[in-house]
Formats: sequence, C-alpha cells, structure tokens
Amino acid sequence: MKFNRRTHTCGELREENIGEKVILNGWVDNRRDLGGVIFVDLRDRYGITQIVFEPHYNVESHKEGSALRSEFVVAVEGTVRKRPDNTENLSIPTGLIDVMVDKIIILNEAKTPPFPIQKSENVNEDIRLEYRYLDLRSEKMQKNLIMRSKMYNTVRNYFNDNGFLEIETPYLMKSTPEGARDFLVPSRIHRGKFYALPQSPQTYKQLLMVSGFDKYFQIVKCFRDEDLRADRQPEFTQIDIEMSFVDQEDIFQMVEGLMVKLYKETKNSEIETPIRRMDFHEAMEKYGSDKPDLRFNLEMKTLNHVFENSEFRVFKDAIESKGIISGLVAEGCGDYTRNQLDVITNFVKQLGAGGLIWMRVTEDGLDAPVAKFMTDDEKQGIIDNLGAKPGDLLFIISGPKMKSLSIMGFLRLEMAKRLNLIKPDTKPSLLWVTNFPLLEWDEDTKRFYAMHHPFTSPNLDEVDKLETDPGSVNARAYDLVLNGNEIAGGSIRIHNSELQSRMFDALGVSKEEAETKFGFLMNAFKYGAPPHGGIAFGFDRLAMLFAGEDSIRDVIAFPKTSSASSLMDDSPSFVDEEQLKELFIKIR
RNA sequence: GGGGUCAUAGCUCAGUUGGUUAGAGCGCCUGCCUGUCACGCAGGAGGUCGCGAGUUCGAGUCUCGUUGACCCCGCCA
Repeated sequence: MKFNRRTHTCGELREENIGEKVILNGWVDNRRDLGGVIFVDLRDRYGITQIVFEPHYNVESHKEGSALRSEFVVAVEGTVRKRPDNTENLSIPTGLIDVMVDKIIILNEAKTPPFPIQKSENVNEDIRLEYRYLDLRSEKMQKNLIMRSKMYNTVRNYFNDNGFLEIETPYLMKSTPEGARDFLVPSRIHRGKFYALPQSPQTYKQLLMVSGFDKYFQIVKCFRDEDLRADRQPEFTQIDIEMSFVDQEDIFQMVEGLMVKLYKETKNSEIETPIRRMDFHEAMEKYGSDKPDLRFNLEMKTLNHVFENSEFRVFKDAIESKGIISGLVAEGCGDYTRNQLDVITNFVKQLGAGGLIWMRVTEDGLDAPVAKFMTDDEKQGIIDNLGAKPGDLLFIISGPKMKSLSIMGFLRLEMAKRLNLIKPDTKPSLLWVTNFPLLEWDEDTKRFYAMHHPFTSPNLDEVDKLETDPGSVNARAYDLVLNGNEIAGGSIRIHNSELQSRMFDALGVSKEEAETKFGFLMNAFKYGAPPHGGIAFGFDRLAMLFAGEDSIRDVIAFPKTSSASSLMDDSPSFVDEEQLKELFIKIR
C-alpha cells in the first residue's frame, strides 16, 4: 500500500494555508453525507480538520469518499480552501478552512466501534476499559495523557535545573516485612526464593545518599498489593526525591518550587508560597484528618473542658478514658428532619461511631434528646465554644481520641458536601501537615508500627522518650496535601545505625530480624552516612487533580479495575503448569 | 473481610401492582438529499432482560445465590 506521509496534522491548518496542497493522515471522526457533497471530520491527536468530497471538484474521490466509515484510517491529498461565507465553524481552530479532496487512500478500515469515541466519558467504565485503545482516542483521555506527559517534562526539567540526578533503582528487590503487602516474584534460579516489587525505592535512595549522590530524583513505578480505591492502583507512579545535608526546610523549599512550576506550566496559574503549614495534632483536632481539605472552614471544636464535671455518662466516660468530646456546627441546618438526622447518624455509625449526639439551637437554648443530661452551664458552654446561633444544628461525637476525631472528620466532609461548601471556582488549597507521630499502636498485634516508615527520624528533642513513652514521640515527617488529598509524603531519615537500632527496638523488631531484613542498610550507615531526607509524590493523584478528574484511572493509560484486573488483556491469568514447574510453585 | 449502588438492543436508558408480541434516543444497514458540522428525510435490521436456582397459572419485575463494574470502611510503613 502506498503511504502518503502527512504534510500537516489535523489541528494545524489555518487561513494562511489557503491554496496549499496538503496531505493529512488521520481517523474518520464523523461523516456527513449530504448526497452531493460529503463532509468528513478527520481526527488525530492534534485536532480535527474538515475534508470535503465534491463531485464537481473531483468525481473520483467523491465516489471513494462515500465508502468511508467511522474510525477508518486514511491518507488524504487535497487543497486547502477558504470555507464559503457563513459555513465557518468557530468552535474548532481549523474551522475557517476545508481541505478539498483530490485523492484519498484508505490505509485501514475499521469495525464500527462499540461505543462513540467522542462521547466515551458517558459510557460505562467496564466497556471503556475493555476497549481501552479506543477510549484513549477520546478527546478527554488524549488531553489528560498529554497533560501528564507535560508534567513529566516539567518535573525532569525542574530537578535537572536544580542539580538533581535521575538514577534508576531495581524493580526486583528484597521483600520487607513492614508496610504494604508486597507483590512477589518467584526466582527460577534460586529455588523457593522470591523477589518483591518495590513499594517504593525507599532503601535504595537512602543508599544513594550514602554513596554521595546528594540530590536524587526518579519518576518511578511502585507496587503495593492492597485493595484499590478511586485514587489507588496496585501499580502507581511516584516522583521520588531524596537529598543529603538537608533539613525539613530545604525539602519544603525544593518541593514548593516544583509546585509553583507545575501550576505555572500545566495550569498557567500562580500559587502562593510559602505553603501553609499545620501540625498533625492541630489538623486532627480541627479537621479530623491528617489531610484536611481547607477549601472550606467548618472547624471542629474540642469540648472536653466544658464537660469536666459532667454527670452525663457518655461524656464522663470519654473524659475518664482520656478520650475526646468533639463538636461541629452545621450552620442553618436546625430544620433538618428526624429522618435526615437518622441518615447522618447511620453514616457515622457505619464508620464505627458509638453514636451521634445532635442538638438544634433555638432562641431558648438547645433542643435535643440529650439536653436533659446537661446543666445550663454546659449547654451555654457548647453554644459559646462552637459559636452557634439559633437555627444551627450541632453535632457531638465522643470516644477514643483519634477514632472519634477521624469520624468527625468524615462527618465534616459529608456536611461540606450537603452544604455545598466547595464551589467549582474555589482556589486550590495546598497544605503541609507536619510533626506526625512516629509510631502507631496496633491493638490486634499489640505492638507499635512506624506511621511513615521505620527509617523516619524522631524529633531530636524527643529521642529520649523512645524507650519510656514511644507513643508520644513525634517524627520529622511531613505530608503535602492538596484539596484534602495526600499528594506527597516524606521525612528526614535516621542516618545513624545506633538510633536506627533503637527505632527497631521500639517497633519490637528483634536484632536478628533487623539484621536479616535491613542489615544492608544498617551496615551502610556505619560507613559515613550523611544526614538526609526526602519526599515522594503520588504522581497519578497529582495528575488526577490537575486534570480535574475524580479517578486516577482517567490519567493512567491502562489501569486496573477495583478488583485489580485488566479488562482489556484479561490479567491476571492462569499460567501453564510448565511455567509453574520451572519456578518450583504448586497452586494450593 | 464489611457496607452501599448498579447490570434490559452495539451505546445510553425507560419498562406501572407480577399479565398478551419488551420500548425510546443515539449508533448500524438501505434509499433520497450539494454546505453540513448532533446534517436532514424515509424505511429496515438488531434482545438468552448478567448468570443459576426458587415462588407463581404466569417473572425483565418478587426471593435466594452467584459473577462483574463502581463508591466507601478496614487495609494502603
């Protein structure tokens, strides 16, 4: 087949090209056959150009034009002509011209697509995923992936300009016990042994610091075998960053510079720096989340001091067990019906709350089922502390501190939705959350786990409590939050093998286990490890937010479904017995 | 592991209290049509109502199970 290489793309031709002979290659987006004249929208990723088949202009091509169907791939030779008066299409950039077809070659025919390409976003996602290669032809997906590509470019340029090195790290590595479930890869050469795919290149980038590559970054795939969400895939992309001889401030400054550049180059908008910061503990108390959405206020208030001497059982228990009593005002919601309140109560109960106390604020005080258990002072205390006024609705949740705050945080988001507090034109809200707890107690296994990861440095003035009161130690760890989404997280690391040992002790990891699992890192730290720290971005989430999408699947070319399968190539799949045999694996 | 929403034509959906032959728009096919850009007009084809049981004289509709998609909780250092 003769191949006529294009002289222009389908988004390129303008009035100044009028009179030129051109060749276009592309897909038939739409065909409008008026009998005497045929219009075809020819599409490629650059745009759409209208090509015209007219018998007076060329009988032969007009005949061939009527055979065209949606998604045929063609090469068109023709002449650019100004569109006749009043037939311009101002909604597309090429809308002032036509290409009059001299010759058309069908490079490939196409079956009728299972769904219309142009409107694929209205099609059920399972069909889009089954025919992903068609879905990706849609304007939306092309736009998203083009934007994503631009973002890679911005990131690489930024770090390059700042003297960083991009260094690849292994995808086949050692399985580590902490953190997410590993994807395992069986070894053929080493019978019974397994590699793991990296949850992140964490240990490698720290070793690169030991090696003296003081500014490292990588755009890298990571793998976690955990359940999926709209913003979580089993394989995802990080912008991984690590720096030596730095403190938290240096990391913040470097990352803020990146965010400024990303906003400028992908959204053509400015953001304010320095980015606001908030202590983890404040974030939990005021917003019930370690990734608060600050596009709206709706602040929670701790009411423990109001009920110091309360006889109300629920509050008394909360205070005695060092729990929390947290309140929230839903402005103007005093007219919520009993039924609406039941729905909300059910909402918090499903999140694990023991119950929800609600109160209507009236001119006379508080109207609520539990009002009889409270003194007048307490009632006034609630109103004063929450700043409530008649017509408002109040919620109170009490119980174990972190759990109750977190549930109230979900209720805060729910009420924001109900009250429509996030307007489409709301400015993006960036926030550093700092000073995370170093450790997290797990009731099931009765031990501490690292909240970030086991290489995170404790605050230096709190190191002494590592043995006496480990739960109270905070970390030099930080997250970057955008509109209530965690988009990056990092920490200053431990660079001293002695402190690392104490950390493993606090985690209840034995000397032997630490040696087996992380010996290589601990050893490396004995040979002159510089102080270092870093951060990693969830690149897919960032792209999702920049694209204004609700799911990272819309910024990933070939994503998995929420049950971690690929509908297009039907993975995962069974493999031949021979393959298993070679790997010494037997399915139980 | 748990909770929720959904599944009817190629696509998006409607389908009453369980009742005759399951509909619409778009798409597709055929014909007509020289300025359309959601072209228009006329005609036509197209259905295992996700799958499997059950209740019933009768099930797209009710019950149970199951599969799949999506959202959330747990989980995600």
